[in-house]
Amino acid sequence: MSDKREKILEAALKLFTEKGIDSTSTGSIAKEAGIATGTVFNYFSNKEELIKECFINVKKRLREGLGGIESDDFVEQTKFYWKAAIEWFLDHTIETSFINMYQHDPKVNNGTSLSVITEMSKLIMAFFEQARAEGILKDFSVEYFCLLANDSTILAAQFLAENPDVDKEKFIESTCSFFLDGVLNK
Amino acid sequence: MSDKREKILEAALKLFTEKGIDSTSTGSIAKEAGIATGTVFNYFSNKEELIKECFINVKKRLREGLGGIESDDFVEQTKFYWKAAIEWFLDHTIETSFINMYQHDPKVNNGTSLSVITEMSKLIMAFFEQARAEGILKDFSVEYFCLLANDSTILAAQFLAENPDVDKEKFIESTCSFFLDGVLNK
DNA sequence: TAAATGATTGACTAATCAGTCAATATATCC
DNA sequence: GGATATATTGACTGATTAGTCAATCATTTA
Repeated sequence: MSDKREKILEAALKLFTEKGIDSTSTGSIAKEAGIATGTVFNYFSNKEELIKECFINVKKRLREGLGGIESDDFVEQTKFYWKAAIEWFLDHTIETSFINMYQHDPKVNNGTSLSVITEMSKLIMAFFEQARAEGILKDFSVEYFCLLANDSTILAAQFLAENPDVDKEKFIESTCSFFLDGVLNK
Repeated sequence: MSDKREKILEAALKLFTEKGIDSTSTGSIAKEAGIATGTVFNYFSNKEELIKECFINVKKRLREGLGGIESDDFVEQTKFYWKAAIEWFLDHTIETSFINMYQHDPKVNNGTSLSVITEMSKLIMAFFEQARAEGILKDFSVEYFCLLANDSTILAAQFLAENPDVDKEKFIESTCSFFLDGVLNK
């Protein structure tokens, strides 16, 4: 019954990344989802909310895709996260493209999106925080390290997607090493 | 006479970053520039071309802001570029925001933007290429290093803008060190 | 000064948009 | 099976859009 909500979100995600958020009409979303225009507004009170819910939905799936903590060792765990993130981005190019778009949209109310972003970031941030407390990490803003890790993995995934001849496993390992060499103490 | 073209580009840049590219009407751009709607189409054949020219204009200014080569030493020159880039991003938040928006817009024809991007990238890329040939850099994709440098400096500038209490000079130096520690051989 | 060329204007058009709502279809309950 | 409740529909509205064009204004030339 209410898989219509999912259908709408799926259709919206697809069209948003194809045509841009503003240029995607609610009518075209309804058509793509195989329902009537009005039905969209039964599930979402307006277009803005639909966009926001779409983002929240994608972020939730990303968090699930990253998995939990698998190792006590900071370096090992970072390598694990690094690989999981890049592979999720590669396997979910539409979602990744939408995340990029949404986060760079000036109309986005940061207050609404932060609650979801930080829910994920909190885990990663605590992970980095602990490493710094143990003296493993350079004495620097943990928040910046998180942002850098996030940006670098998305960049690496984009690079891999555009250069399919590159050895994926080696590339992931190398980019992770660059990051670790940069942030590890000594 | 033809400073009208500049006025239009300036008005467009401002409104694009405030409201988003698609949500900015050509009428509002004309109003902001203090001219009539029709005049916009005397200088640009359509909205798409106006957007493209806006991006080309901003990219040109960024390249000019970075300056030339000041030192033979790779580390010194990287530090110089790093600082110049971050300071340009900080001093040109609107331009930076627009670059981010434009580059993540799915409707953008990458073929058109690449000619401008690579014109700048060529210089930087040759700079990295030489360093790798000299054995200073890790043996890895120079293109990735360029992209990483670009992303990292934008990220650092965004972080500085959002955290005004941070010591700017120290922060710039540190982030550059993270990058150098990551990419330098040994 | 008068004619010619070019720049500027803004009302206008045809198309598209988000969101509404009365009518219709489907599901639930007794 | 009949009655009530809920979900879905799509034609419709008022607002907005990119782009046009005949008329006006400014500048240059002869």
